[in-house]
Amino acid sequence: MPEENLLSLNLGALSAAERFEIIHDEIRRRICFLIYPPGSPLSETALASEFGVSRTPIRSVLAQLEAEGLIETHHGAATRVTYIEIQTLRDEYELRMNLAELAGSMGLLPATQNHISDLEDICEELTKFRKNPTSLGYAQINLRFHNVILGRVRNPSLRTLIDRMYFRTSRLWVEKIPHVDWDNEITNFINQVRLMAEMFKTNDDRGSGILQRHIIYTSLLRFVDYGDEEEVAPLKSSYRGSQA
Amino acid sequence: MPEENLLSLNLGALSAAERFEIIHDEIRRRICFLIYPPGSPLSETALASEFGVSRTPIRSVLAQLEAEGLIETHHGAATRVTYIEIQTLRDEYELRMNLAELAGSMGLLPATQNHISDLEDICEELTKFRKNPTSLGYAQINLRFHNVILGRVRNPSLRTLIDRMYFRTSRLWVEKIPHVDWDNEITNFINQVRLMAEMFKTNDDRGSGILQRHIIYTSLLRFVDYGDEEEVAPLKSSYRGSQA
DNA sequence: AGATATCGCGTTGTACACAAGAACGCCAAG
DNA sequence: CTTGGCGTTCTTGTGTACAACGCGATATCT
Repeated sequence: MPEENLLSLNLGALSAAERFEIIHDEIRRRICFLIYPPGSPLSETALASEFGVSRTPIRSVLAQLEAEGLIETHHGAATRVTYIEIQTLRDEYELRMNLAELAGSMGLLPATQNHISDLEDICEELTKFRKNPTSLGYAQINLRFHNVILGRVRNPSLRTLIDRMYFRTSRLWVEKIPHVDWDNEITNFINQVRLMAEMFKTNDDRGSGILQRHIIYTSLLRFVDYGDEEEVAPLKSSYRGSQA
Repeated sequence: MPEENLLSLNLGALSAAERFEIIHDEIRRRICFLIYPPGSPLSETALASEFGVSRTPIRSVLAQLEAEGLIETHHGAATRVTYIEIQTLRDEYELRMNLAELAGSMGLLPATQNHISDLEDICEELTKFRKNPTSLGYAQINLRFHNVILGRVRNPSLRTLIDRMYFRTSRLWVEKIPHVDWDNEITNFINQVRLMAEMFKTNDDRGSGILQRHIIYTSLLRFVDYGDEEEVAPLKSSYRGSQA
């Protein structure tokens, strides 16, 4: 259990901000990976005792997560992980797609060897992953890919926005994964990652952005194909790049 | 003093979330209008007694404002309103410009008569304002204009992002205003608002977005013309609209 | 039996006392 | 006079008890 590690780490003379970040990221991770699925209750006292702190810092973390739209608190009633309506989901995916393209258009940080080998690692892991695919494992790989992309976004504020939006929506398709054709899914993803690596090598920023836009679109399609709603109008492409 | 009103309102049986929003918006307003200029200290106990609550809800508001990038807290040292470096400022303006254009491209809510008369009100106020211009008054009118534009952004998440980014940067040019040629400034702004009203009437969403992008660019120019840094490279236009 | 009121329990929000930490002033040494 | 160390005093972070509130079970009335 990773909780024990966290507990001991927290006691180990960390600053308040570091503790906050660790607890925040851990709870966010659990929400993202559906360890806390939508609608499940979060007890402040339980989290407090688990992380070895009082309710106060936990409450501060939960307030932040509420501001990020991941949980909802009601006085007297339990704090719960948020659901999201299909319309909101489409809106947020549309925005994520446009932000991805925008990030490419505004210019990326130069691709380093680290970035490229990270992508190759992901490809390799995906290949091994094919033999024993799980929802959680796939979500973890997806997060790794997201972080690699995120690391190249030049504009700091945009980087934060893209990260926030990722966590607002990413947790939702994880529960759709059981209905997905694994072989097809993994093959597509590998191809996309390989293409992204090529674009990294050639520093094609706008191309990377447009590809990332398409990858997010692919993610959205899971809801269209297998989702609760059968009919989803294709999102119009808001921007068409026309510069060199 | 508006503080007295707030105090009595707070006691008046409001829910926790409402109190939070009132206090948050009030402190944010003071930061935005330079009542709390960058670098000035914020005392939790002072704010607590002013709003008639304990430190706990104040701390929750300040944590939110810190997440929004408006203040900085350090253990032991005073909480202070953040400064912003010129490079960060340029990055955030560039992002704001692109988000404005994006909002138009993604489609606006239909313009109502309310929107248009709001803009006409702003024009009228600007005309009267010409006789006795003040930094605070101009900042207030600018905020009103921002809110009118914001009200037409269709995508809820994008609306929130644009609002956040506005408050991150808007407070900074207010202190530059004393060096501005008022007559020229107001004339330009009136023309821009009138043109925006025309675009509202004809429901030219993309046009509105591009105009808003230009308005933000105009705001950025204040730093270039009168700012600390004499040389600022013109921001490249990331997107060029090419659709109908 | 069904519906409704009421009480108990658990939860979140608030207030306050205390701990941890940093800035400022003071004092002494060089 | 300058400078370095130190302590006071203020700040923010934490823990804890209590208040406000919602939900569910239970009992009672129709």
